[in-house]
Amino acid sequence: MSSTPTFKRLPRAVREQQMLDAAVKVFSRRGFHAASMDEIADDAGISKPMVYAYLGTKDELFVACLHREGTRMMEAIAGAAAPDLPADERLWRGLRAFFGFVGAHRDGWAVLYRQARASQPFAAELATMRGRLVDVVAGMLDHALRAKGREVRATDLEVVAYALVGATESLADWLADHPEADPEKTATRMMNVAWLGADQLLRGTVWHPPAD
Amino acid sequence: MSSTPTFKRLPRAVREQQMLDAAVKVFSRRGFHAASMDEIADDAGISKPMVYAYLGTKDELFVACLHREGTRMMEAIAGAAAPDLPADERLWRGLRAFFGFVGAHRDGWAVLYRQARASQPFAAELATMRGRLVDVVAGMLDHALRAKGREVRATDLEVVAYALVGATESLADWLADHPEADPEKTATRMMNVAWLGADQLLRGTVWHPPAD
DNA sequence: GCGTAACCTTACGCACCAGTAGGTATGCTC
DNA sequence: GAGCATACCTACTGGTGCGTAAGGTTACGC
Repeated sequence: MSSTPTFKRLPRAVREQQMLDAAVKVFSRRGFHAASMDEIADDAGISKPMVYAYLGTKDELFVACLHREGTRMMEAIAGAAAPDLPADERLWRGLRAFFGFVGAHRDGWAVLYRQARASQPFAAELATMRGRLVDVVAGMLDHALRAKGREVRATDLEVVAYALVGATESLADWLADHPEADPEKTATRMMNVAWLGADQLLRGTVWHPPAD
Repeated sequence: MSSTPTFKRLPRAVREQQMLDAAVKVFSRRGFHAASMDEIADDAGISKPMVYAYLGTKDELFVACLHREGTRMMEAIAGAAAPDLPADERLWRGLRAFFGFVGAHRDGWAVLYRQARASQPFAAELATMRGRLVDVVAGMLDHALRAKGREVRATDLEVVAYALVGATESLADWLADHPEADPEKTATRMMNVAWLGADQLLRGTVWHPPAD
């Protein structure tokens, strides 16, 4: 008569992942504040105190989501863009991996870049990760430049890298909002913008504002 | 003895602007949900029921903020980038106006692009405005292309415009986080990335993915 | 100088939600 | 099969914040 045989007891590690899955889903749908711990627990098929027991408070839970999704993304990119490749090849592979990740983990993307950025305490966590990405891109550009015997001020380089990362994130948003779109094709388009622009910069071409 | 002589009664239009100023400030600092109507009312130097009487519920108030800041921004850009100028000049003036606006209205920027994007109901409102910006940029590129007798698929154009807008927004974030940075210089940097990239695209140069 | 309409206030009801107290069941070890 | 650790639950509290009811005060028309 005790008719709840389907719900088995599961080891902690498994339940934690289920909870994180649910949390990412709910956070991305509702936003951090509007998401309720009850809904997350419910969605994970578990009761609320379990969430608190395993993952801690709401803030800690969100940081845990941020961390998991961020790590996954960085690994996907780093695994694809080996440092010994030529710059354009590296950029291409990195972009392809990135858009592939976003296409496959739209919820995770939303949590990372739409939610985290909105509220102060988490923005820092995100800024660190984003900073690492910017550094990678800036390092790539710098490397290519030095190979040509040219030098560029570090700040300029950083800002250019920032712009490229921003453009990429923007297309990621576009991709997340267009389920029919192809990640590979999006990566190609981004490559056109980024590389053809970067190529010119690498050649030393500089645009300067017209005189008033 | 009634010692509140400094607080005068003010006409509705004035109070509404004060409330919107306070709301933009608080929303940008706390985020939409964490912002409380009490704090906004307090910051505006008025009591809460007045806010409800003039601007409606919290949601409606936020939309009103979004609307005002968005309109201001669009006007600043549209006023600077006259349609009869050559493409590079238009782009430059538009960018300069944009970064000038962000530099001068950091709170408004935060409300628009950090808060609004985070939660579903408002994202649509923002997407409309952003879409108008993308259309302007895409139209500019298209115009320049046709002048050279070339044509590009509308989707490609839109995606490129999207990337450029994204890169610009990203630098705007960077600017908002670096109070010491100069909007004009940031605009120049963006111009380098955008124009040199766009210029290559306009020449018909295309990057394509390497064979596996 | 008095009515009235707009401006403005204090004080509260009600709902929602983060976090917890305290208890039950299940499997594992010896 | 006793003992124990771990998985899991129901049911609550306390706090916070949206939205409002009901009443006070100032300016302005006449």
